[in-house]
Amino acid sequence: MIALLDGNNFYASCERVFRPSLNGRPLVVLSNNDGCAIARSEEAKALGIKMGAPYFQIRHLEDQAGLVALSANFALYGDMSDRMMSLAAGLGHRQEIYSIDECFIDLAGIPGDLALRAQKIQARIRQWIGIPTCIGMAPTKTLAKLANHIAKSAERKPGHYPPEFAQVCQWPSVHDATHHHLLQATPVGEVWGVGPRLTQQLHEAGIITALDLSRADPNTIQRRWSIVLAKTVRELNGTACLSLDEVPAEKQQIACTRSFGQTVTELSDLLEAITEFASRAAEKLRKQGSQAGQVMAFIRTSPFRANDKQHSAYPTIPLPAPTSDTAHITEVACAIVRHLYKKGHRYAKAGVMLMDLQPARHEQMCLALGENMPASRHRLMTALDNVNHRFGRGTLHLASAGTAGKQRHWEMKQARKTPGYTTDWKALVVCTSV
DNA sequence: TCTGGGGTCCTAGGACCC
DNA sequence: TCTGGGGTCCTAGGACCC
Repeated sequence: MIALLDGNNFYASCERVFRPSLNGRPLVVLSNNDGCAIARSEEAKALGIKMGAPYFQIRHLEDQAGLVALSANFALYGDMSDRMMSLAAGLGHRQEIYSIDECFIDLAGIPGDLALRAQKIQARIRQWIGIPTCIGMAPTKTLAKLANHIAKSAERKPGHYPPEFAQVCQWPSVHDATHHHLLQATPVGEVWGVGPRLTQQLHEAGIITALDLSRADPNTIQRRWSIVLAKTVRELNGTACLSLDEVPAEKQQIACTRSFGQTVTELSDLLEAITEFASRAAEKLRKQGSQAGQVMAFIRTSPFRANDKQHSAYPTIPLPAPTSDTAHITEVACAIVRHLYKKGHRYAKAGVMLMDLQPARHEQMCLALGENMPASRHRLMTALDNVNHRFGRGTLHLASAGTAGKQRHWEMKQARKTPGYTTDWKALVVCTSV
């Protein structure tokens, strides 16, 4: 048996923990640059705000319906996630942290009433962290996802699913008539791994509900679509094809890309931004203990500005030898951008991606023709990371990322960011009345 | 005026090898 | 007239996830 636990409307719920006045009000959390809604409270969903809705299209609801829109505070959400995950781990023996707000937990060998146990963990997370959660439990990951979906939907839309499945849904056994009913009541597009394109194709093939998909022949599905979808079919029938991964796999690529707060036309601004992105990417790379064999950098105009001249390109440059040296990676990324830059374009976004990642070897045997990263550079990078970890990101940086006092035209907008209540000493909540 | 940022896996087809 | 068979590796593109 596998459980899937996730935080309801996670980012919105995190904000509400520290501002209870937001309870009961329509609330959205915006993406970087305050661009679009990436989390919505139930009240915001009820207003018809879709996932990814551009802020400028929903802004009028602030006056009309009391909508509150906040800038994303990812440091806060990450910290709240850590706290939630450590409590969730108490549900079973092994935990896979699947995303910032979701984890799978292996319940094999756990005795007693699992639904009761899940309710206790849920109550503890609610009381200690302040986050409401839903838990689905089933024999496979795909069914656990589905059970979780039902736990959420049964709470939100009573009548569609049996009310006893609200918040905690333990998947009924295959022999139970409810099993059949739940699959039939679920549109195929709600199944994990079935996106908009597959939904359309499956509809054309007469597969409308999760029940239809579960009854399809996996071999036929594999021939017509893919092995991925065939596994989904088997998982819907209780045959586990996806394992629980306790240790997250090493990343195969590491990226840092951003839209600008306002469009940028000058090369100097682009180079500043690219320096910053390359430095961040290199920092993530070292944190994973890897080196990159290739660097990709890009700049692009906004496809939404129909009247602007459009330009974008994404070239990749192989490095003579793998490295995790910020200066080296930045140099390559800047060279790419100098080459790409065309005067007279309004650039809206840029980024750096590191690829062909491999484990860093500090004592590298020097047979390669290219120059390896010498030990002194490793020490320099370690010192850089230590200083920035202790005194805050950007304390030590390359001069080409811009100097103090110089205005960064490209910096992203975050007009409505809440304090780092749990991540910044100066922002700790202070109790003023005893 | 204003539209995010990160990832993964699979497949088909071409280049190349013996 | 008639021109093999079996591999591997790489890349681009498409689909999915949160």
